[in-house]
Amino acid sequence: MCGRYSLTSPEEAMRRLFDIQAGDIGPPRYNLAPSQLAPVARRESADGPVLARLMRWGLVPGWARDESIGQRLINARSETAAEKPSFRAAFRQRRCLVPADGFYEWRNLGSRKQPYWISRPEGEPFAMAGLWESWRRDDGPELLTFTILTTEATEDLRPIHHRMPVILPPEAHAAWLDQAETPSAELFVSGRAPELRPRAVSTHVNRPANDDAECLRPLDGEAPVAGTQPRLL
DNA sequence: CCAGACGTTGTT
DNA sequence: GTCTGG
DNA sequence: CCAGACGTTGTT
DNA sequence: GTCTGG
Repeated sequence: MCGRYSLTSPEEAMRRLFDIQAGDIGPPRYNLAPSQLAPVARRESADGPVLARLMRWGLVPGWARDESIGQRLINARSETAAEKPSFRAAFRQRRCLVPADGFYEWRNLGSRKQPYWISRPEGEPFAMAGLWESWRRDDGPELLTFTILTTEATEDLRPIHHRMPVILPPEAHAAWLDQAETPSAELFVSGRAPELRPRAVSTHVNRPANDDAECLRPLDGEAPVAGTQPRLL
């Protein structure tokens, strides 16, 4: 699945990859956790520009009576999201790209859990497939939320975990964002994802308050990955 | 008809 | 064990 | 996803 | 909102 990720790439690289024309990307993040604000990229109209917007991780469906359901809707199974009451409206009308440059998975070793940071070999950013929603109670403020689609893990990652986020190669971004077309199930096949490499990291990442570069540091003394350096201020 | 759920993950 | 908060 | 709380009373 | 269960 995907319950924690990183987003530390230079802002310019992200704007280029996602064709983001405007909007807030926020600061670099090493340890993005559910319930927090994160940037997502989406079109507001069919032929409009791609805009970035900070939204809360954990989707709150339009019909929800209160926002607490979002705590549990941080992922949506790509195999069933088109039909599920919680996701189908967003699946039809509100698809988005969730920028990341790595995600975390915990390998269950019985007596302990070993976290891994999974990223591109050179640390390039990539797009996770997401859905977003706008929710409000009565005359309350608008709450924007999103969820990340999951799929079966690739063979490479299977030893760590059997699910992973749907990662869209650049040539699939437009198809996913085009709400006029029904997205093809082909998009969700993890085999289409760009090459990913898991690196064991310390349990420093376990604590959401630890939002720093230590989260990404390989345990085995491997050299830091190029391209993942924090953005210059 | 109304009431109540609506989800994922992992583990058993 | 289970829920909430991050 | 993991971490951390999980309760009441009365008093300040 | 929409579907399922009673």
